[in-house]
Amino acid sequence: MIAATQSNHPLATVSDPVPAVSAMNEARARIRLAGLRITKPRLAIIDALLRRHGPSSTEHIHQEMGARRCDMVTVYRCLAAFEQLGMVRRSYLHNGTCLYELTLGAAARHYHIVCKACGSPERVDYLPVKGIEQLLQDRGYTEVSHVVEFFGICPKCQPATARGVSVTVPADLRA
Amino acid sequence: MIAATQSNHPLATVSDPVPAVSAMNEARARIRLAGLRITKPRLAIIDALLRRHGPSSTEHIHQEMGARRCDMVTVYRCLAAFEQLGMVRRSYLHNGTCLYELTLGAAARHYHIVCKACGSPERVDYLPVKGIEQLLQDRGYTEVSHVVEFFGICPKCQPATARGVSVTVPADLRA
DNA sequence: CGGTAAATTCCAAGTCTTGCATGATTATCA
DNA sequence: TGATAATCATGCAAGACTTGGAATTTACCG
Ligand SMILES: [Mn+2]
Ligand SMILES: [Mn+2]
Ligand SMILES: [Zn+2]
Ligand SMILES: [Zn+2]
Repeated sequence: MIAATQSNHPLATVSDPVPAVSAMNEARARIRLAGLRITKPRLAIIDALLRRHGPSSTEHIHQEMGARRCDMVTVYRCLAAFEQLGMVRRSYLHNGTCLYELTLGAAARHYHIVCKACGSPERVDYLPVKGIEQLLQDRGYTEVSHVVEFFGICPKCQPATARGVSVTVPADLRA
Repeated sequence: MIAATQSNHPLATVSDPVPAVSAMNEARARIRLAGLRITKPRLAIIDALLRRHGPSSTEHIHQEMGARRCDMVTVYRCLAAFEQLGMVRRSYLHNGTCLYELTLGAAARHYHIVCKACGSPERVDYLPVKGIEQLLQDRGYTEVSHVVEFFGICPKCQPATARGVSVTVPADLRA
């Protein structure tokens, strides 16, 4: 999609449970297992994702790479490769751009609601799509996957005049 | 998103139940009701969507407009306006580009599975997301909406060697 | 039939994707 | 282990898709 542009969304990110160094080892193992190569950009990208703790834009990942920064094209291609390996999942912003999130460890599958105003993602635990993919395979489809995404205006972004009392966001939900 | 490019997906489209002329009247009514203006490009775009009977790319819509063709930018903006009015809904291809589909009449909400290879969309009747939006509103979100999209390789696009017998696509499912 | 606000057009910038040549990583073998 | 070759990954450049702004045109209301 894609080119939903000119949108520098400030992305709020919250804490993440993954141990860190073991996550890195798992990532390396998965890459090797798929017959892919361990390269400096790939390690740097995974490292950046680990440090960012949550859905991140390519722009932010690129910045987080610091001195180990590589070409943007490489970021896109690595993320696409990681997605195929199931190491990364993406959320879609309302304008079509994407955020990328590591899915290492035994993290439960979950979805997100993304604010249409500020772009910040919040976790949504909701697993209703199971079984549908099997149904589609019965229809003759292969390599079936799916995307579920919620959009809305988050409490912080709502005009203060609209509702006197703003609902506080449950902080125990990590994006 | 997106700029997933260089992909001229041949889009299979199937039959559509909407009466045609009444759909056009409903469209005009909805536009006026929203305080928007009835313009030649908007009518031509709706007409094109009606003739195409299903999820269509901006490229195809533009071509279908024939002599009444307008600037591509106008196509994008009209579709965005229609989407906000709830007259149009979009499907996302796996590469991030979009298909646009009219939602007039009492058409039931449904989703699509889009082939990652040829981009053809097929209808998926599946309504599990009800209630979740309400839950998110309770969290403090407003203007809540969602996207559900399935991806896969359709039977036609699978390497003939893989499976000797190819499953025929149920033709009674309109995209 | 004007007057006013909105929509369209043209232009340009930003984002994402793809092709091709170059460079790096891994497997193989001495 | 150390060198070589095959293969994959990266960077650069070109192209496609989408969005924003300013000026012009159009629709709608008296
Ligand atoms: Mn998450
Ligand atoms: Mn449909
Ligand atoms: Zn927000
Ligand atoms: Zn296909």
